[in-house]
Amino acid sequence: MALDHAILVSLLERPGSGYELARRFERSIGYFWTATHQQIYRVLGRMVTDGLLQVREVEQQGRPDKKEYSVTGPGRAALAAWLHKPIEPESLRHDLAVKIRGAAFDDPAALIDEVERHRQVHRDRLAHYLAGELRDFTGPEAPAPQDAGQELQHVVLRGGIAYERMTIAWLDDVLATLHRLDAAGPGA
Amino acid sequence: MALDHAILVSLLERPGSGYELARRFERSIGYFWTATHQQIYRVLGRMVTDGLLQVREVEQQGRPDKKEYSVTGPGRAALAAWLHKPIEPESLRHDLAVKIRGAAFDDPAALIDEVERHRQVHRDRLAHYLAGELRDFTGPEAPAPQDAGQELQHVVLRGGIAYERMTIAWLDDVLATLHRLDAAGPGA
DNA sequence: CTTGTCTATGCAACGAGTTGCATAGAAGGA
DNA sequence: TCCTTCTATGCAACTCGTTGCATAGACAAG
Repeated sequence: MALDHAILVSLLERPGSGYELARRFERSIGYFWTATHQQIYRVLGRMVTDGLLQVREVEQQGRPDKKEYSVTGPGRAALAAWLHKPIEPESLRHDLAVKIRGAAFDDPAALIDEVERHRQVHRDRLAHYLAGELRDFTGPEAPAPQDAGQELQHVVLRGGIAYERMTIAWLDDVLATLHRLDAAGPGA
Repeated sequence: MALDHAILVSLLERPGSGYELARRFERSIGYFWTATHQQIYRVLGRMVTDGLLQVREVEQQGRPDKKEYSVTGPGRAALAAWLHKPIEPESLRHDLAVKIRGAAFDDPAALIDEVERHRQVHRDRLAHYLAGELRDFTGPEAPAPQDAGQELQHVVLRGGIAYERMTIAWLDDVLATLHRLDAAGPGA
């Protein structure tokens, strides 16, 4: 149930509505977690029922009213309890790797376009992360590092950057391999 | 439904029982996909019903009999269809990153043990992958590269190795950050 | 001869996550 | 005026994945 905890962290960093959370999950939190708005709304409701969050109706001009969620004492305690409990190291689930091994039973060259498309997506993500790093952490306009939260957000972002760089390099390796197999002759 | 396709690829590489598949998913296939035996048995049953797989009862000595699954023509066709259909690039789901950002609202130093434990797991995985690479691909006993399947398995393994190396380096970065925050003073 | 371990298969219940659909206020453009 | 877009929330149905439990053959150790 890590979505609960991701929501707690995000709301501690800044209270917000379900809609705002959904947008954060497409951005900064999305570096390491994803969720659709439907899932977020459902979990928010359950967490309010469980007393981990509180809601406040906020009237807005120029747009529909919203419900602003924030973390309660018990919510904070639940997060702390989770932080102190060991978790299992992640296991990968990489569809593209399944495809690459599967290409042995089809035409490997047919995968080249797909792999190049994925590489482009990862290039875009890397550029997006680097722009965010410059804006929020390392650029001339960035605030001086003062609190732990900022340092920790930065180190997580560096993880996202490292992941994208590694992935791009690996996809280059994959492409080289596919081209080599293609040159060696289909069916060889 | 990528588990279906992972099973198709694994059974094309070598037919086997549900139990054997489960063990492969803890090993080589587990480099990029995971599944429990319960899930595997359920999916195997459905795939036989759908005509993608066929079963053969195999009597064994010294151990219980097993059901050996292999891929049918329609199964191969289903895999080919999936290979030619674009898939969405992966999104990360990294619990530990959630914890790291969450540490800002608790004691960052309390995370050090947890992060070190994860780093050790990734070191072990890396060692295991490197040993496998030496055994199957780059060592003196390894068979000479001849078919595409071998090359493709190798490039996927290189991806796993790159992922573990990147993760270990990032966790070192995380540890340095946590130690720095701890030295700067808790609550600072 | 009981206990434990490894091989081997499976059900039932639950929780997590996705997909499709539906509603509605506010703004801007055709 | 209608259409689209953005903000904002939510239900219903379904699939995917995990957890707990159960069974059973073969072997080895105590």
